Amino acid sequence: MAVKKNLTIYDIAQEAGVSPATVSRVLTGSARVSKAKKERIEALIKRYDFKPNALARGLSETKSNIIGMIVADIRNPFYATVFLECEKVASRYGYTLMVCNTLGEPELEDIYLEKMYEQRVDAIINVGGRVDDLVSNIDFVDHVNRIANVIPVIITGKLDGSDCYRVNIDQMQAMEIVMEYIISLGHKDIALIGGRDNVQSTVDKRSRYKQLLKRYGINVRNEFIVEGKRYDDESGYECMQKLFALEKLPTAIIAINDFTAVGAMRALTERGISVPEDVSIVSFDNTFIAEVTSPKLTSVSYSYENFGEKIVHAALGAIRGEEVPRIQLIQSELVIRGSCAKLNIEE
Amino acid sequence: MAVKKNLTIYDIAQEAGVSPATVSRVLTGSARVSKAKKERIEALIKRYDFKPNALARGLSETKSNIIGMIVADIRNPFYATVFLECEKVASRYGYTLMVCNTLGEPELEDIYLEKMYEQRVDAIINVGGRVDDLVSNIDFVDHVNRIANVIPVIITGKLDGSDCYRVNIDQMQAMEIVMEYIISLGHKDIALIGGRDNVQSTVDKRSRYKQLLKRYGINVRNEFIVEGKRYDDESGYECMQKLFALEKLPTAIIAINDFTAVGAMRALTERGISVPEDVSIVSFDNTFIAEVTSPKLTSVSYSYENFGEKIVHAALGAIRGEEVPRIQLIQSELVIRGSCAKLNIEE
DNA sequence: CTTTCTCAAGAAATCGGTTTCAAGCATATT
DNA sequence: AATATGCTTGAAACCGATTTCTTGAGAAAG
Repeated sequence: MAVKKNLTIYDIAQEAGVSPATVSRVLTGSARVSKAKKERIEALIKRYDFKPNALARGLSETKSNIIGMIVADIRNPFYATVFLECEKVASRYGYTLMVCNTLGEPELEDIYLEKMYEQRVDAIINVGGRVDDLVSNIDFVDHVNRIANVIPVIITGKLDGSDCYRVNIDQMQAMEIVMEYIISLGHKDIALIGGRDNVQSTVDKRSRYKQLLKRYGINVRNEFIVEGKRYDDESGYECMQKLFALEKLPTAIIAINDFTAVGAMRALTERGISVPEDVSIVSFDNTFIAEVTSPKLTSVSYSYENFGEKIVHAALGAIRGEEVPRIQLIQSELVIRGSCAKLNIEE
Repeated sequence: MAVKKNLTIYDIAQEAGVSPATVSRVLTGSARVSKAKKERIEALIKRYDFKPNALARGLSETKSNIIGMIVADIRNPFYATVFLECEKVASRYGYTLMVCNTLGEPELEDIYLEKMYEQRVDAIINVGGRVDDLVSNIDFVDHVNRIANVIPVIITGKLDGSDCYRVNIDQMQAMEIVMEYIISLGHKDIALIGGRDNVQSTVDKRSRYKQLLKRYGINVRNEFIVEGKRYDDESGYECMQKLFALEKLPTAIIAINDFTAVGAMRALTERGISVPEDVSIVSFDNTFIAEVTSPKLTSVSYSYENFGEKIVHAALGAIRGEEVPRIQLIQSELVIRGSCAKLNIEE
């Protein structure tokens, strides 16, 4: 019953009394095979639970049916969700994903890029390596381009001068819906905490934040823009300490992501400041983190499904040699939960 | 500068004026090559940034250097962390991981198992598919065994009757340190919330929980053992509703995992019951979720590093045909944060 | 009844590596 | 000087599929 030996199409062919080529034809459906032989072969395939060796097939077709994915840290629910959505789409088309975590280390990212090329993956999706880094050096762009020359590379960042396909979140639009919501609640003292200067998405958000304040006739106060060291809850906590040092606290806080918001909330709770009664807080990414705080977090949601869909379709299109748009933007919407409130009139 | 064509060892060989065999020898280091030729070949490899085709190599060596990993849902930080740790170890040995999410769907798990076999992965790590399911049917065990006959399969569950290598968390010991801690704080009314009847790890925890209560001369109260529908925060929230229905609330709550604990905490906060002053709460897994609650959660930590290490080493050992222990247990330790307090004497 | 067309199916080349086998050359041994 | 020993190296087989090319049988056409 149990099959020990690794069967090949030669074994199947022999037992069916046909040539390996005929077995291959049945397997791929690439050409007609007489009904009798086809049935005989299919029966054997089923009986022995035969699966063609993907390495051999890949070598022959110069195609691995694997898509490589590089993320910063899969423990971060943002990346995990993007990955999951990509997997859903990819597997629908017969592709499997190979994942690597850079953990923010540039050397690892280089190594994994090489490894994926070596594995002859059919496409590489780079989410959150250095693809959104404003100071990423030319060497990296060169490296990526050398690979993008041979294998389609899809990135979710900017990476000036690269030959990659881009699927980006429209940070401007995302910030817009946040600001409009907060301002509609009557807030004027609005802080923007977290995020780093050299990250494109953060820079984009800050820039729109300032623009929108101006549009609504609100003064931009630089002390309300607090940079965070990382994108975790500790950073959020630290950012809040800087705000506490000011003589007057903002009435609303926009956090660069859910983690930062969580850290900020903890800092507030510790001081006995309650959310949303005293301070409103809103964030980006809408990961499940936003569900587990109390109150639950109002957060901007990118349609992850759509994100994964666009990314993988770009990859598949490029693999097939079709014309694929070089840049695609993902729109967001606000998921309103319990962390924001109308500003009290007492100011 | 940029290399468009896919180079092969034949190209390198030709340009170096040697045979492909010699290039291969340099590549694998499998045999001595004269210094002059070796240097010439290496120079060319570097110049053209040549990387041997892993598919061809894999076909020839009947070895893909890929390890397949099946998880339930990578968004769950428990799986994400296990995956990350496995990746760290695997990549140290030249392996890459291919990940698939079953999302709790048995059919997907079967499909992915097949796919991995087809890809000729060198080993399969199954974390949290049906491997810990007590009612998993015989078909599944058969399926796994058919594959385990050819490719080493490492599971983190029990799966009676399977030929897999097992690396398990010692649930008994984990529960022990939790109970000892809680009891040392003076608690006697201790609830155990969340988890499902058909999951081995949950059953193990419950069984030890009862044993330990008895050992400490505390009555087992069945209404304090609350089953959860899933392993998420909603389930934790729901479990708490059942406890609220009792006439007397327990003074300590053990949650089956961090998510469940978070849901429970939200339920408590809503009722104005404060943690840890009124109720202590402790959980399992020590994911980063435990860091983002206020107060931060006291949680049992499996050494994920050790876990990944043991899993991957089992895989590598089995691949090499070495003798590998069929079962290995992972010990836990308690990470004490702010969610538990000494029982007030007023009871 | 012969010629042409169609189509199933086998032989063999190919994908790009690794490895066995044997040859060839230089050095060591007696 | 003759034989034994040790290395480097190339030729060729092999891993397991796909695919092109070719053959041959049977059907259609004349």
